[in-house]
Amino acid sequence: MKPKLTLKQIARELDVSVSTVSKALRDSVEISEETRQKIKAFAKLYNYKPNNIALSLKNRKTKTIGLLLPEIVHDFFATIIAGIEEVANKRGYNVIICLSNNSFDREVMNMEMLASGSIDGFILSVAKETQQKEDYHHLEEVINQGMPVVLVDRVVDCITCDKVIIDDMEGARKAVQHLIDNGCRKIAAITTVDYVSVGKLRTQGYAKALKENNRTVDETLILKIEDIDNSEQQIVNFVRDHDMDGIFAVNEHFSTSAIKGINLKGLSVPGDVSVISFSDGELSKRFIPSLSTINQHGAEMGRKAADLLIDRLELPVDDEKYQTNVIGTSLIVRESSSIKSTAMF
Amino acid sequence: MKPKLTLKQIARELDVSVSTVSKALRDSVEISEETRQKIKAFAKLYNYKPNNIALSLKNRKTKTIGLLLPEIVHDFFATIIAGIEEVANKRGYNVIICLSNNSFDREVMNMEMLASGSIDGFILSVAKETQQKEDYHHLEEVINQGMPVVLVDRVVDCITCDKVIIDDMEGARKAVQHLIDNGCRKIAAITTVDYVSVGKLRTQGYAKALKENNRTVDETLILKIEDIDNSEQQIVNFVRDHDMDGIFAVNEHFSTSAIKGINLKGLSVPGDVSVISFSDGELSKRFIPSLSTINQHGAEMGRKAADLLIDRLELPVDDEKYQTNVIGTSLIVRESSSIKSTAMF
DNA sequence: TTGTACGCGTTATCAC
DNA sequence: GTGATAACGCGTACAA
Repeated sequence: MKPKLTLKQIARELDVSVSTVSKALRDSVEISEETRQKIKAFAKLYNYKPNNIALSLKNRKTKTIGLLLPEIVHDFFATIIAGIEEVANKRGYNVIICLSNNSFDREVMNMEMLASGSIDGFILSVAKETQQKEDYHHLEEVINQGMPVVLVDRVVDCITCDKVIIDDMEGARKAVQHLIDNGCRKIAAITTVDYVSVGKLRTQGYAKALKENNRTVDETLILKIEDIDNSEQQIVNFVRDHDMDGIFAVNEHFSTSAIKGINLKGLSVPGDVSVISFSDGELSKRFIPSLSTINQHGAEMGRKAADLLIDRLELPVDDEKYQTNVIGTSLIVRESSSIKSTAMF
Repeated sequence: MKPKLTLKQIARELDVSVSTVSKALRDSVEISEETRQKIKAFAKLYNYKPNNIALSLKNRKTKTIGLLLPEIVHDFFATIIAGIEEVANKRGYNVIICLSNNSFDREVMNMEMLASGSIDGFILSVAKETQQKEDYHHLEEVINQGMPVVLVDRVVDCITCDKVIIDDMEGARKAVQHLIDNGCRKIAAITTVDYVSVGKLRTQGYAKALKENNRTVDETLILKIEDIDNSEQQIVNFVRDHDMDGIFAVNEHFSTSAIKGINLKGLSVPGDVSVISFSDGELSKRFIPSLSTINQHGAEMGRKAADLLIDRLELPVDDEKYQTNVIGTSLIVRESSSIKSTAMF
């Protein structure tokens, strides 16, 4: 076990000064060809690697991005991470991940921890509880400190910084329009409570599509879920108690619960009821029937967020203009919403 | 924008020396009550936080764990991360996550990067390509350097370090025994190529269960998948071309593809064919029919791995005894393998 | 061509 | 009770 080589040790070993070693390794012309070769050979032989921490301290840059997410066992967030990691790695950055578990306190704690020098900038998606409390002082603090922040997906309007979002309203509209095009007449929405920003927007998109087609919005056909853990029974009951031929759900989980409810009711998908949802994860592809979805392009969101952040970190302080990047969604039609009208002919 | 307070600035501001400030903030008795209060008040007011990087350099400890995984868009790994993060956070550690994407080169690169001072220890699950090449010099190097490593799930026998695994063979045996108990007579296995350590072990467990019940192992009923991306068609064909009444799959994805194949064949699950698989993820719970599985307890594996690593980091170098922790699996019976014999009565 | 001195932010040690 | 100094590992401006 060799405890890690430093410049000082190389210097001592080769009987030169530390700075000579440093310069030689960085190919400085100040150093004679001979000593340079000797030092480089030695360094290579013993596999010298400069200490990142020392470099961070010296350069006042950690080359590390802090990522703070509400959860991770969720294809969408996992995809975002993969996207961020891809770009970060390519551009020479590491990624520290922290999970808030949707808790406000943990979000604040983690931010403080990371903000104390561990990272150069933040990418974060705010916790549900934070959105509910509407308390964003920890974000403001970090930003005031001069640390760049990029908000992803679950953003906060009143915070001024770069953002990467998808057009939730438009995505939802598109989904519901698809159901309408397929001949659905009574379309239900299974969504989240309004304080979840993306949930609210998707509910609005649902209403928008109906209005654009001169349909009335029937509030009894909108189910707003508070807690995903106990959502299944609620959804099954909701489906059982209401008449509908189309369902728009804000995520895959709600969709599958809805399909379960429909089956229990003795109806079938897509024969009797068409279903479409947000979040194109593994579940959608594998489910039988496979689920039609609105793809959120998580990887692209992640890549964009990382690029935005690193640009701001590395590019000269060109301007204070903050970007809000809207990543497009795409409609993916699968079995759960195949066209009704074809059955009629 | 206030650019981050340091001891030096506080010292200058309050007209005392840096060391006085440092001591005061750490409640040293050497400092008079008066100055101590004054300094602490000032620090609090301007929200002073010691710089982590400087502390890391001084203490030669980063309080950070490096986590290197083959992939992340996968419930099992996501669960492991959640478990690690939980413990790390509780014990005051951060987690840097890197993804190898199952590539040997990226694994080596990432390890070198992190090993250069960024972290105190590693938790890793080796890439598929690495297992194929059987080249583990990067692991040995890091370990020789004196950095603790904990291998998780996809471990390497010939490397000496702490490990957290599940008893893949026993889990598989249990799964197949369950099918046998349910009255299955022709049980197929859908698994991975043998160089994937866990795949091989599960295949062995499958064979073991059959032998224990005096069944012969029919090699034609074993499908070994190389590449998961193109697995669906292979599996569907396999199911179509062979007669079977039970299927053991090494992961959820293979299971769902198998069920698709069975349906296409005009048969039903579990009526005609029972199905069980490894990995109790979201897919298993939501699928219709819900999938019977062998739960791998990813969160527990993560927690255990983190505890092992941090113990080794913090506890006195008690011994060089390395632990291999075996996390138990549990059989979760759901719809896809409900008992056949009941249907007979 | 090489070496010395300094600073990044912190703490421990020792002198005052 | 307070402050100066050294050290963690590195890079660089400046001196030799």
